[in-house]
Amino acid sequence: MIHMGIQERKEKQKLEVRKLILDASIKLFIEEGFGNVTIRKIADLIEYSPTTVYLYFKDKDEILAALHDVGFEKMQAFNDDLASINNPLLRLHKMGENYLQFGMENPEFYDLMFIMDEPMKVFEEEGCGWEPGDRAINVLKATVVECMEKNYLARADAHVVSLSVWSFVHGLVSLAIRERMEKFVPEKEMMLPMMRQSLNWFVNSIENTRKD
Amino acid sequence: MIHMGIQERKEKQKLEVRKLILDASIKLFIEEGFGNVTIRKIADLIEYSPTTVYLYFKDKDEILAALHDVGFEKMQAFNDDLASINNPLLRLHKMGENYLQFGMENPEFYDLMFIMDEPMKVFEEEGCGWEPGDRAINVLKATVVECMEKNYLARADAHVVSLSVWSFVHGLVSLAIRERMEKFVPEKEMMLPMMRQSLNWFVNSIENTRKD
DNA sequence: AAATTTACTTAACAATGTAAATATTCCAAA
DNA sequence: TTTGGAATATTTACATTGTTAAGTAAATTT
Repeated sequence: MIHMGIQERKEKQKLEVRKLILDASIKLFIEEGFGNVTIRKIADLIEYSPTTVYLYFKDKDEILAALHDVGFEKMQAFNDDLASINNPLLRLHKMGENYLQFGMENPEFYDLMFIMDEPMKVFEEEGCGWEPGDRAINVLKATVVECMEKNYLARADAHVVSLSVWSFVHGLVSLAIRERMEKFVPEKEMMLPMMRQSLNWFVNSIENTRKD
Repeated sequence: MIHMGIQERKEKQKLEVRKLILDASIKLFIEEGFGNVTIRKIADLIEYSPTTVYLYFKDKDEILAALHDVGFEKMQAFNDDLASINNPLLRLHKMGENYLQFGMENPEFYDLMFIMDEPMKVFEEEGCGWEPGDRAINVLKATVVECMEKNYLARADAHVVSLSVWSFVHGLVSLAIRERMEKFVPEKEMMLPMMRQSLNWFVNSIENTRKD
Protein backbone atom coordinates (compact mmCIF):
# COMPACT_ATOMS: atom_id res chain seq x y z
CA MET A 1 0.00 0.00 0.00
CA ILE A 2 2.37 2.65 -1.23
CA HIS A 3 -0.27 4.88 -2.67
CA MET A 4 -2.35 5.56 0.37
CA GLY A 5 -2.20 9.25 -0.51
CA ILE A 6 -3.93 8.53 -3.75
CA GLN A 7 -6.64 6.53 -2.10
CA GLU A 8 -7.25 9.35 0.29
CA ARG A 9 -7.54 11.77 -2.57
CA LYS A 10 -10.02 9.45 -4.23
CA GLU A 11 -12.13 9.25 -1.17
CA LYS A 12 -12.02 12.99 -0.89
CA GLN A 13 -13.18 13.24 -4.48
CA LYS A 14 -15.97 10.83 -3.75
CA LEU A 15 -17.06 13.01 -0.91
CA GLU A 16 -16.73 16.06 -3.10
CA VAL A 17 -19.16 14.75 -5.69
CA ARG A 18 -21.49 13.84 -2.86
CA LYS A 19 -21.23 17.38 -1.66
CA LEU A 20 -21.82 18.68 -5.17
CA ILE A 21 -25.04 16.72 -5.31
CA LEU A 22 -26.11 17.93 -1.93
CA ASP A 23 -25.31 21.55 -2.68
CA ALA A 24 -27.18 21.39 -5.94
CA SER A 25 -30.13 19.86 -4.14
CA ILE A 26 -30.11 22.62 -1.55
CA LYS A 27 -29.90 25.25 -4.24
CA LEU A 28 -32.85 23.80 -6.12
CA PHE A 29 -34.66 23.24 -2.88
CA ILE A 30 -34.37 26.81 -1.69
CA GLU A 31 -34.66 28.64 -4.97
CA GLU A 32 -37.31 26.60 -6.73
CA GLY A 33 -39.06 24.83 -3.89
CA PHE A 34 -39.27 21.20 -3.06
CA GLY A 35 -41.35 20.18 -6.03
CA ASN A 36 -38.56 21.08 -8.37
CA VAL A 37 -35.93 18.92 -6.75
CA THR A 38 -35.64 16.09 -9.23
CA ILE A 39 -32.78 13.76 -9.91
CA ARG A 40 -32.47 15.07 -13.42
CA LYS A 41 -32.32 18.72 -12.39
CA ILE A 42 -29.71 17.92 -9.80
CA ALA A 43 -27.72 16.08 -12.45
CA ASP A 44 -28.06 19.00 -14.84
CA LEU A 45 -26.78 21.43 -12.25
CA ILE A 46 -23.67 19.43 -11.45
CA GLU A 47 -23.26 18.42 -15.10
CA TYR A 48 -23.38 14.70 -14.57
CA SER A 49 -25.80 12.22 -15.98
CA PRO A 50 -28.87 11.48 -13.86
CA THR A 51 -27.89 7.95 -12.98
CA THR A 52 -24.56 9.05 -11.56
CA VAL A 53 -26.47 10.42 -8.62
CA TYR A 54 -27.31 6.86 -7.70
CA LEU A 55 -23.65 6.05 -7.18
CA TYR A 56 -23.63 8.44 -4.26
CA PHE A 57 -27.14 8.10 -2.90
CA LYS A 58 -29.27 5.00 -2.76
CA ASP A 59 -32.37 6.86 -3.88
CA LYS A 60 -34.06 10.21 -3.76
CA ASP A 61 -35.26 9.68 -0.23
CA GLU A 62 -31.67 9.45 0.92
CA ILE A 63 -30.96 12.84 -0.62
CA LEU A 64 -33.98 14.26 1.13
CA ALA A 65 -32.81 12.72 4.37
CA ALA A 66 -29.45 14.42 3.93
CA LEU A 67 -31.20 17.74 3.35
CA HIS A 68 -33.28 17.00 6.41
CA ASP A 69 -30.06 16.73 8.39
CA VAL A 70 -28.81 20.02 6.98
CA GLY A 71 -32.04 21.54 8.20
CA PHE A 72 -31.37 20.35 11.73
CA GLU A 73 -27.90 21.86 11.61
CA LYS A 74 -29.37 25.13 10.46
CA MET A 75 -31.85 25.01 13.28
CA GLN A 76 -29.18 24.37 15.84
CA ALA A 77 -27.31 27.44 14.64
CA PHE A 78 -30.54 29.30 15.18
CA ASN A 79 -30.47 28.39 18.85
CA ASP A 80 -27.05 29.70 19.69
CA ASP A 81 -28.52 32.53 21.71
CA LEU A 82 -30.27 30.24 24.15
CA ALA A 83 -27.37 29.35 26.40
CA SER A 84 -27.14 32.85 27.78
CA ILE A 85 -30.66 32.80 29.20
CA ASN A 86 -30.60 31.65 32.80
CA ASN A 87 -34.27 31.73 33.64
CA PRO A 88 -35.46 28.37 32.28
CA LEU A 89 -38.98 29.55 31.53
CA LEU A 90 -37.69 32.51 29.59
CA ARG A 91 -35.38 30.12 27.82
CA LEU A 92 -38.27 27.84 27.02
CA HIS A 93 -40.16 30.82 25.67
CA LYS A 94 -37.22 31.89 23.54
CA MET A 95 -36.83 28.33 22.27
CA GLY A 96 -40.40 28.51 21.13
CA GLU A 97 -39.91 31.83 19.44
CA ASN A 98 -36.83 30.56 17.66
CA TYR A 99 -38.73 27.51 16.56
CA LEU A 100 -41.51 29.63 15.10
CA GLN A 101 -39.08 31.94 13.39
CA PHE A 102 -36.99 29.13 11.98
CA GLY A 103 -40.06 27.46 10.60
CA MET A 104 -41.43 30.57 8.95
CA GLU A 105 -38.08 31.63 7.54
CA ASN A 106 -37.19 28.17 6.26
CA PRO A 107 -40.49 26.59 5.37
CA GLU A 108 -38.97 24.11 2.94
CA PHE A 109 -36.48 22.86 5.47
CA TYR A 110 -39.10 22.78 8.17
CA ASP A 111 -41.30 20.73 5.93
CA LEU A 112 -38.56 18.22 5.34
CA MET A 113 -37.71 18.01 9.02
CA PHE A 114 -41.14 17.76 10.56
CA ILE A 115 -43.78 17.11 7.94
CA MET A 116 -42.66 15.17 4.89
CA ASP A 117 -42.80 11.41 4.81
CA GLU A 118 -39.88 10.72 2.51
CA PRO A 119 -36.90 11.47 4.72
CA MET A 120 -38.35 9.39 7.54
CA LYS A 121 -38.28 6.25 5.43
CA VAL A 122 -34.50 6.30 5.61
CA PHE A 123 -34.55 6.31 9.39
CA GLU A 124 -37.00 3.42 9.36
CA GLU A 125 -34.71 1.38 7.15
CA GLU A 126 -31.66 2.18 9.22
CA GLY A 127 -33.43 0.72 12.20
CA CYS A 128 -32.13 3.25 14.67
CA GLY A 129 -34.65 5.96 15.31
CA TRP A 130 -34.92 9.59 14.40
CA GLU A 131 -31.74 10.82 16.00
CA PRO A 132 -31.84 14.53 15.06
CA GLY A 133 -35.36 14.86 16.33
CA ASP A 134 -34.45 12.95 19.45
CA ARG A 135 -31.61 15.28 20.26
CA ALA A 136 -33.71 18.36 19.66
CA ILE A 137 -36.49 17.26 21.93
CA ASN A 138 -34.04 16.26 24.64
CA VAL A 139 -32.84 19.82 24.80
CA LEU A 140 -36.43 20.89 25.20
CA LYS A 141 -37.02 18.25 27.81
CA ALA A 142 -34.04 19.33 29.87
CA THR A 143 -35.39 22.85 29.93
CA VAL A 144 -38.83 21.64 30.95
CA VAL A 145 -37.30 19.62 33.79
CA GLU A 146 -35.35 22.63 34.94
CA CYS A 147 -38.54 24.68 34.88
CA MET A 148 -40.22 22.17 37.10
CA GLU A 149 -37.30 21.93 39.49
CA LYS A 150 -37.32 25.68 39.92
CA ASN A 151 -41.09 25.75 40.13
CA TYR A 152 -41.66 27.78 37.00
CA LEU A 153 -43.83 24.95 35.80
CA ALA A 154 -46.10 22.80 37.90
CA ARG A 155 -44.62 19.39 38.43
CA ALA A 156 -45.93 16.87 35.91
CA ASP A 157 -44.64 14.15 33.62
CA ALA A 158 -41.81 16.01 31.90
CA HIS A 159 -42.02 13.75 28.89
CA VAL A 160 -45.67 14.55 28.35
CA VAL A 161 -45.13 18.25 28.89
CA SER A 162 -42.21 18.35 26.46
CA LEU A 163 -44.23 16.63 23.78
CA SER A 164 -47.03 19.07 24.49
CA VAL A 165 -44.86 22.13 24.12
CA TRP A 166 -43.35 20.79 20.94
CA SER A 167 -46.76 19.88 19.56
CA PHE A 168 -47.98 23.36 20.26
CA VAL A 169 -45.32 25.18 18.28
CA HIS A 170 -45.28 22.54 15.60
CA GLY A 171 -49.01 22.93 15.26
CA LEU A 172 -48.65 26.64 14.66
CA VAL A 173 -45.86 26.33 12.13
CA SER A 174 -47.24 23.38 10.22
CA LEU A 175 -50.70 24.89 9.89
CA ALA A 176 -49.12 28.08 8.60
CA ILE A 177 -46.77 26.34 6.19
CA ARG A 178 -49.46 24.12 4.76
CA GLU A 179 -51.73 27.10 4.23
CA ARG A 180 -54.41 26.31 6.77
CA MET A 181 -54.10 29.66 8.52
CA GLU A 182 -54.69 32.05 5.68
CA LYS A 183 -58.36 32.43 6.42
CA PHE A 184 -57.63 33.26 10.03
CA VAL A 185 -54.58 35.44 9.56
CA PRO A 186 -55.27 37.12 6.22
CA GLU A 187 -52.23 39.37 5.99
CA LYS A 188 -49.12 37.35 5.51
CA GLU A 189 -46.94 39.69 7.49
CA MET A 190 -49.20 39.24 10.51
CA MET A 191 -48.61 35.50 10.56
CA LEU A 192 -45.48 35.37 12.67
CA PRO A 193 -46.67 38.11 15.07
CA MET A 194 -49.91 36.23 15.56
CA MET A 195 -48.01 33.05 16.22
CA ARG A 196 -45.87 34.82 18.77
CA GLN A 197 -48.97 36.11 20.47
CA SER A 198 -50.24 32.60 20.58
CA LEU A 199 -46.99 31.42 22.13
CA ASN A 200 -47.13 34.22 24.70
CA TRP A 201 -50.57 33.16 25.74
CA PHE A 202 -49.42 29.55 25.94
CA VAL A 203 -46.37 30.19 28.06
CA ASN A 204 -48.39 32.45 30.28
CA SER A 205 -51.03 29.79 30.69
CA ILE A 206 -48.70 26.97 31.59
CA GLU A 207 -46.63 29.03 34.02
CA ASN A 208 -47.00 27.80 37.56
CA THR A 209 -49.17 30.21 39.49
CA ARG A 210 -48.87 28.43 42.82
CA LYS A 211 -45.29 29.45 43.27
CA ASP A 212 -44.01 28.78 46.78
CA MET B 1 -88.65 21.58 -23.92
CA ILE B 2 -90.78 18.48 -23.90
CA HIS B 3 -88.06 16.18 -22.77
CA MET B 4 -87.21 17.78 -19.47
CA GLY B 5 -87.55 14.37 -17.86
CA ILE B 6 -84.80 13.05 -20.03
CA GLN B 7 -82.51 15.93 -19.24
CA GLU B 8 -83.07 15.38 -15.58
CA ARG B 9 -82.25 11.74 -15.93
CA LYS B 10 -79.10 12.67 -17.79
CA GLU B 11 -78.02 15.05 -15.12
CA LYS B 12 -78.67 12.42 -12.54
CA GLN B 13 -76.52 10.01 -14.48
CA LYS B 14 -73.81 12.58 -14.69
CA LEU B 15 -73.87 12.92 -10.94
CA GLU B 16 -73.88 9.17 -10.60
CA VAL B 17 -70.66 8.75 -12.52
CA ARG B 18 -69.20 11.51 -10.41
CA LYS B 19 -70.21 9.58 -7.37
CA LEU B 20 -68.73 6.41 -8.81
CA ILE B 21 -65.42 8.17 -9.20
CA LEU B 22 -65.57 9.55 -5.71
CA ASP B 23 -66.51 6.24 -4.15
CA ALA B 24 -63.73 4.48 -5.98
CA SER B 25 -61.32 7.13 -4.80
CA ILE B 26 -62.42 6.71 -1.21
CA LYS B 27 -62.11 2.95 -1.49
CA LEU B 28 -58.59 3.16 -2.85
CA PHE B 29 -57.78 5.87 -0.38
CA ILE B 30 -58.83 3.92 2.67
CA GLU B 31 -57.77 0.45 1.63
CA GLU B 32 -54.51 1.18 -0.12
CA GLY B 33 -53.51 4.52 1.25
CA PHE B 34 -53.15 7.84 -0.41
CA GLY B 35 -50.15 6.94 -2.55
CA ASN B 36 -52.22 4.44 -4.46
CA VAL B 37 -54.93 6.81 -5.51
CA THR B 38 -54.12 7.32 -9.18
CA ILE B 39 -56.38 8.33 -11.99
CA ARG B 40 -55.75 5.03 -13.71
CA LYS B 41 -56.63 2.94 -10.70
CA ILE B 42 -59.78 4.90 -10.18
CA ALA B 43 -60.66 4.36 -13.82
CA ASP B 44 -59.96 0.65 -13.53
CA LEU B 45 -62.23 0.34 -10.54
CA ILE B 46 -65.18 2.00 -12.20
CA GLU B 47 -64.37 0.37 -15.55
CA TYR B 48 -64.01 3.54 -17.53
CA SER B 49 -61.02 4.80 -19.39
CA PRO B 50 -58.68 7.10 -17.44
CA THR B 51 -59.53 10.15 -19.48
CA THR B 52 -63.21 9.87 -18.66
CA VAL B 53 -62.37 10.93 -15.15
CA TYR B 54 -61.42 14.31 -16.55
CA LEU B 55 -64.94 14.83 -17.81
CA TYR B 56 -66.11 14.91 -14.22
CA PHE B 57 -63.17 16.46 -12.42
CA LYS B 58 -60.85 19.15 -13.67
CA ASP B 59 -57.79 17.38 -12.32
CA LYS B 60 -56.60 15.13 -9.57
CA ASP B 61 -56.46 17.95 -7.06
CA GLU B 62 -60.16 18.44 -7.48
CA ILE B 63 -60.76 14.81 -6.58
CA LEU B 64 -58.59 15.20 -3.53
CA ALA B 65 -60.48 18.33 -2.60
CA ALA B 66 -63.73 16.37 -2.82
CA LEU B 67 -62.27 13.68 -0.56
CA HIS B 68 -61.12 16.43 1.74
CA ASP B 69 -64.75 17.55 2.00
CA VAL B 70 -65.86 14.03 2.74
CA GLY B 71 -63.34 14.02 5.55
CA PHE B 72 -64.90 17.11 7.08
CA GLU B 73 -68.31 15.51 6.92
CA LYS B 74 -66.96 12.44 8.67
CA MET B 75 -65.44 14.65 11.31
CA GLN B 76 -68.65 16.46 11.88
CA ALA B 77 -70.41 13.17 12.45
CA PHE B 78 -67.72 12.46 15.01
CA ASN B 79 -68.77 15.50 16.99
CA ASP B 80 -72.43 14.64 17.38
CA ASP B 81 -71.93 13.96 21.07
CA LEU B 82 -70.76 17.48 21.84
CA ALA B 83 -74.10 19.27 22.00
CA SER B 84 -75.11 17.47 25.15
CA ILE B 85 -72.19 18.81 27.18
CA ASN B 86 -73.19 21.97 28.96
CA ASN B 87 -69.98 22.89 30.70
CA PRO B 88 -68.06 24.69 27.95
CA LEU B 89 -64.63 23.71 29.22
CA LEU B 90 -65.62 20.07 29.37
CA ARG B 91 -67.02 20.49 25.89
CA LEU B 92 -63.76 22.03 24.72
CA HIS B 93 -61.92 19.12 26.26
CA LYS B 94 -64.18 16.62 24.57
CA MET B 95 -63.79 18.45 21.26
CA GLY B 96 -60.07 17.99 21.64
CA GLU B 97 -60.41 14.31 22.43
CA ASN B 98 -62.66 13.80 19.44
CA TYR B 99 -60.18 15.62 17.26
CA LEU B 100 -57.33 13.39 18.42
CA GLN B 101 -59.39 10.27 17.98
CA PHE B 102 -60.64 11.26 14.57
CA GLY B 103 -57.12 11.99 13.42
CA MET B 104 -55.69 8.73 14.68
CA GLU B 105 -58.56 6.64 13.35
CA ASN B 106 -58.63 8.34 9.96
CA PRO B 107 -55.04 9.35 9.31
CA GLU B 108 -55.49 9.50 5.54
CA PHE B 109 -58.47 11.78 5.79
CA TYR B 110 -56.78 13.87 8.41
CA ASP B 111 -53.80 14.23 6.17
CA LEU B 112 -55.93 15.45 3.33
CA MET B 113 -57.81 17.86 5.55
CA PHE B 114 -55.01 19.44 7.48
CA ILE B 115 -51.65 18.55 6.01
CA MET B 116 -51.58 17.93 2.28
CA ASP B 117 -51.00 20.74 -0.16
CA GLU B 118 -53.01 19.46 -3.09
CA PRO B 119 -56.58 19.96 -1.95
CA MET B 120 -55.80 23.51 -0.85
CA LYS B 121 -54.88 24.53 -4.38
CA VAL B 122 -58.52 24.16 -5.36
CA PHE B 123 -59.60 26.60 -2.67
CA GLU B 124 -56.98 29.06 -3.82
CA GLU B 125 -58.25 28.91 -7.37
CA GLU B 126 -61.83 29.28 -6.31
CA GLY B 127 -60.91 32.52 -4.63
CA CYS B 128 -63.13 32.05 -1.62
CA GLY B 129 -61.24 30.69 1.32
CA TRP B 130 -61.11 27.38 3.10
CA GLU B 131 -64.73 27.14 4.06
CA PRO B 132 -64.81 23.72 5.81
CA GLY B 133 -61.87 24.69 7.98
CA ASP B 134 -63.44 28.03 8.68
CA ARG B 135 -66.65 26.47 9.90
CA ALA B 136 -64.82 23.98 12.09
CA ILE B 137 -62.75 26.60 13.81
CA ASN B 138 -65.75 28.81 14.34
CA VAL B 139 -67.35 26.08 16.40
CA LEU B 140 -64.18 25.92 18.43
CA LYS B 141 -64.11 29.67 18.76
CA ALA B 142 -67.68 29.84 20.01
CA THR B 143 -66.81 27.36 22.72
CA VAL B 144 -63.73 29.32 23.68
CA VAL B 145 -65.78 32.49 23.94
CA GLU B 146 -68.32 30.72 26.10
CA CYS B 147 -65.51 29.47 28.33
CA MET B 148 -64.29 33.01 28.79
CA GLU B 149 -67.74 34.40 29.45
CA LYS B 150 -68.28 31.84 32.17
CA ASN B 151 -64.77 32.34 33.49
CA TYR B 152 -63.53 28.86 32.77
CA LEU B 153 -60.79 30.48 30.74
CA ALA B 154 -59.03 33.72 31.53
CA ARG B 155 -60.20 36.48 29.26
CA ALA B 156 -57.95 36.92 26.26
CA ASP B 157 -58.17 37.37 22.52
CA ALA B 158 -60.56 34.54 21.65
CA HIS B 159 -59.19 34.35 18.14
CA VAL B 160 -55.67 33.81 19.37
CA VAL B 161 -56.76 31.28 21.95
CA SER B 162 -58.80 29.32 19.43
CA LEU B 163 -55.89 29.13 17.04
CA SER B 164 -53.73 28.04 19.93
CA VAL B 165 -56.02 25.25 20.98
CA TRP B 166 -56.35 24.05 17.45
CA SER B 167 -52.60 24.24 16.89
CA PHE B 168 -52.04 22.19 19.99
CA VAL B 169 -54.18 19.24 18.97
CA HIS B 170 -53.12 19.52 15.36
CA GLY B 171 -49.52 19.42 16.49
CA LEU B 172 -50.10 16.17 18.33
CA VAL B 173 -51.97 14.48 15.52
CA SER B 174 -49.75 15.64 12.70
CA LEU B 175 -46.54 14.67 14.48
CA ALA B 176 -48.02 11.25 15.12
CA ILE B 177 -49.32 10.76 11.60
CA ARG B 178 -46.11 11.85 9.97
CA GLU B 179 -44.13 9.49 12.19
CA ARG B 180 -42.26 12.02 14.29
CA MET B 181 -43.45 10.56 17.57
CA GLU B 182 -42.32 7.00 17.27
CA LYS B 183 -39.09 7.58 19.14
CA PHE B 184 -40.97 9.18 22.01
CA VAL B 185 -43.95 6.89 22.15
CA PRO B 186 -42.49 3.56 21.06
CA GLU B 187 -45.56 1.36 21.45
CA LYS B 188 -48.13 2.24 18.88
CA GLU B 189 -51.06 1.49 21.14
CA MET B 190 -49.77 4.03 23.64
CA MET B 191 -49.90 6.84 21.11
CA LEU B 192 -53.50 7.92 21.58
CA PRO B 193 -53.40 7.53 25.38
CA MET B 194 -50.26 9.63 25.50
CA MET B 195 -51.89 12.25 23.36
CA ARG B 196 -54.90 12.29 25.64
CA GLN B 197 -52.61 12.75 28.62
CA SER B 198 -51.04 15.63 26.81
CA LEU B 199 -54.44 17.15 26.19
CA ASN B 200 -55.40 16.68 29.83
CA TRP B 201 -52.32 18.57 30.90
CA PHE B 202 -53.07 21.29 28.40
CA VAL B 203 -56.68 21.82 29.41
CA ASN B 204 -55.67 21.76 33.02
CA SER B 205 -53.00 24.35 32.39
CA ILE B 206 -55.16 26.80 30.53
CA GLU B 207 -58.08 26.56 32.92
CA ASN B 208 -58.66 29.80 34.75
CA THR B 209 -57.41 29.46 38.33
CA ARG B 210 -58.51 32.90 39.43
CA LYS B 211 -62.15 32.01 39.36
CA ASP B 212 -64.34 34.60 40.98
C1' DA C 1 -82.98 12.62 -42.44
C1' DA C 2 -79.22 15.71 -41.28
C1' DA C 3 -76.72 18.16 -38.04
C1' DT C 4 -75.03 18.66 -33.64
C1' DT C 5 -74.14 17.71 -29.06
C1' DT C 6 -72.77 14.38 -25.53
C1' DA C 7 -70.13 10.62 -23.60
C1' DC C 8 -66.46 8.06 -24.05
C1' DT C 9 -62.02 5.88 -25.85
C1' DT C 10 -57.53 5.54 -28.06
C1' DA C 11 -53.18 7.28 -28.62
C1' DA C 12 -49.82 9.96 -27.19
C1' DC C 13 -46.72 13.29 -24.51
C1' DA C 14 -43.76 14.78 -21.01
C1' DA C 15 -41.92 14.18 -16.49
C1' DT C 16 -40.38 11.30 -13.09
C1' DG C 17 -37.66 7.63 -10.34
C1' DT C 18 -34.78 4.03 -11.26
C1' DA C 19 -32.39 -0.40 -13.18
C1' DA C 20 -29.41 -2.80 -16.55
C1' DA C 21 -26.10 -2.77 -19.83
C1' DT C 22 -22.32 -0.49 -21.62
C1' DA C 23 -18.43 2.50 -21.85
C1' DT C 24 -14.63 5.01 -19.90
C1' DT C 25 -11.05 6.11 -16.69
C1' DC C 26 -7.48 4.99 -13.75
C1' DC C 27 -4.48 2.50 -10.89
C1' DA C 28 -1.66 -1.79 -9.79
C1' DA C 29 0.58 -5.78 -10.86
C1' DA C 30 2.88 -8.61 -14.72
C1' DT D 1 4.79 -0.82 -20.70
C1' DT D 2 1.27 -3.36 -21.08
C1' DT D 3 -2.69 -5.44 -19.23
C1' DG D 4 -6.48 -6.61 -16.26
C1' DG D 5 -9.72 -5.26 -13.15
C1' DA D 6 -11.94 -1.90 -10.12
C1' DA D 7 -14.13 2.39 -9.85
C1' DT D 8 -16.75 5.72 -12.13
C1' DA D 9 -19.72 7.38 -15.53
C1' DT D 10 -23.00 7.29 -19.35
C1' DT D 11 -26.49 5.45 -22.48
C1' DT D 12 -30.56 3.24 -22.99
C1' DA D 13 -34.53 1.76 -21.37
C1' DC D 14 -38.74 0.85 -18.51
C1' DA D 15 -42.72 1.67 -15.71
C1' DT D 16 -45.63 4.91 -13.63
C1' DT D 17 -47.68 9.10 -13.36
C1' DG D 18 -50.92 13.25 -14.69
C1' DT D 19 -52.77 15.12 -18.61
C1' DT D 20 -54.00 16.65 -23.57
C1' DA D 21 -55.58 16.01 -28.35
C1' DA D 22 -57.85 13.62 -31.68
C1' DG D 23 -61.20 10.46 -32.96
C1' DT D 24 -65.67 7.78 -32.60
C1' DA D 25 -70.18 6.31 -31.75
C1' DA D 26 -74.53 7.10 -29.88
C1' DA D 27 -78.17 10.19 -28.47
C1' DT D 28 -80.61 14.35 -29.17
C1' DT D 29 -82.13 18.25 -31.60
C1' DT D 30 -83.48 20.50 -35.74
